[in-house]
Amino acid sequence: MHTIGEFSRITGLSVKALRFYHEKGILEPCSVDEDSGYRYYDTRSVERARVVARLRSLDFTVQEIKDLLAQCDDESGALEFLQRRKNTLEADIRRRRGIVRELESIIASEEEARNIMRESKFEIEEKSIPSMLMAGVRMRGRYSDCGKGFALIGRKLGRHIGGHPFNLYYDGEFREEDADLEACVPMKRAAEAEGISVRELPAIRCVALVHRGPYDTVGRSYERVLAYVKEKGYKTVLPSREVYLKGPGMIFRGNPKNYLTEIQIPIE
Amino acid sequence: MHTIGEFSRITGLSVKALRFYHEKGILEPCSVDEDSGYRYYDTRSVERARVVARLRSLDFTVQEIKDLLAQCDDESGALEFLQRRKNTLEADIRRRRGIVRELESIIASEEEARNIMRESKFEIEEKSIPSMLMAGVRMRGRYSDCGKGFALIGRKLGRHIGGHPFNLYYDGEFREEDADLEACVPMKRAAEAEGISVRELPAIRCVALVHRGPYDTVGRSYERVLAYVKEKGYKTVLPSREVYLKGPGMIFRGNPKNYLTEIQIPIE
DNA sequence: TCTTGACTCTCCCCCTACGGGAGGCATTAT
DNA sequence: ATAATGCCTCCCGTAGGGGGAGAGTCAAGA
Repeated sequence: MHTIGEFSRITGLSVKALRFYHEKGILEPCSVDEDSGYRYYDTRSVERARVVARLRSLDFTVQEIKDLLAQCDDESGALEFLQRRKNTLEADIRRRRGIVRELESIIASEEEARNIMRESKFEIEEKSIPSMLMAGVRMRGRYSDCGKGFALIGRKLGRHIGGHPFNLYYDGEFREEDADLEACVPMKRAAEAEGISVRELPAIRCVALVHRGPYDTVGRSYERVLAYVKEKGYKTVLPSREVYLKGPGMIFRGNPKNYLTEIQIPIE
Repeated sequence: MHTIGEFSRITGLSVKALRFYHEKGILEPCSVDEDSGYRYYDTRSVERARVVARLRSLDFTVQEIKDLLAQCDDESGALEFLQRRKNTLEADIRRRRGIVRELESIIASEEEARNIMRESKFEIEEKSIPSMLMAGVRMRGRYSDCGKGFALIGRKLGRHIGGHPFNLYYDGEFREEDADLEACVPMKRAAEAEGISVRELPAIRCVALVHRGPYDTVGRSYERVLAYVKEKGYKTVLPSREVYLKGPGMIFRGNPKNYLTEIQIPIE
């Protein structure tokens, strides 16, 4: 016969936990003094306490332990309980892994934006863009409508996205109202979805400039790029591209002053 | 200005949750009617609500969200919060994966025991045991002392165990008191630890019998095996082996009537 | 026998992130 | 005027105990 304190030291379970297990009926003392209310534990209870502690360490709930102990007295009978516990744990792990992946992608994109900020000189440059696999939703309307296209791609092909979203502009000049544009996203793998064109976008040579600030000031950067193109005497090719290196984040809308948009005007 | 119900429908957060977030100070209505206590939400609050919902879906606690919103207004500032969250999630996943692995090993060993029960005919057979890598603790004493040896191996090399524990008996005859025995466990990989001998155990040809029941009745099965050996005129070789196919489980002690022990008497 | 110190008892509040419900006003539609 | 919603606050519940208050108990020393 041990008092609760002794039994606690023997089993490694806290006194509070022992009282709690008594209340829940999964680990009863062998006798309780009627006058004092003192709990007394038998040495034989140590075995059961070990089992309870073990099951708790395997993350069984107290209710599960109760059910399990009521029905089983060896592992063979508890097999399906163990299996169920394993399944719920695995579901839990999958959920958390999904969150971790989201966090990783947020962190990675943020760090990439920092790199761009540090490395980009925000000056006009000529460069080559390799061909890439992309998914696009072509539409007519105003610039702000492209969000719907990105949303559609995200919903249908979100798993395969592999890069910054961008727009293709098929109009020769800027149109506020009835622009012919395509909301696009680079893809890691080919996939199909209704209303979305998945295809290889050809490589180009282009004049590019990273614009920093809100979208409605992007016109100024276009002027600079077009002036450069004219000065150099290049001939431009459609469609032109606008890559959203950093826009509203996945959590915060962020400060538009820090948005980064790369204008790419293809040349022959 | 929206009432709480409208705002709930807009944001997808429950009315209860909105009141809770108000109380916790992470999402305050833009005005509260002094008389009626009605909360009124601005359209601008939708953005903040979206952020809160997003952070909750990433499993941030309300307190973390509060700290995060107090310090950051874009993802760049929140990077270390995200990183911390990711780290705790990963620790969580590791813990659960450890539990899943434990459960898997319990389930696997239990299913294996079932297979043995189903397939073994509990008759004497002659068979070959291939060589195996093992860890052993040699000792003198009584049979029941071998538990200490298994415990030591489990503590030091638990990760590398790959099979049923067994004993090697170096005495020609049965000794209750001062037996020369070695508590052994098959190993998946070589490893070292003080007081443990890790080595390759040679292959043998042996006469074997699976004994079912508590250890203290194992003598009867020995009699049968030795009678068989004598009848066949085999010459035995030391050490003999006793493999604990099923003993006290990792959770329950189990019913000794179902314990399975294989006696292996090596022959020349 | 008395005291003292170490234990133990029950009871209550605390934690998360809300959900459920009771009882009581406010607003709006008929 | 009345009924139907909608909203308010307040209270209780969750899982597994931790922390502590106030009171009773046990064993040993003086």
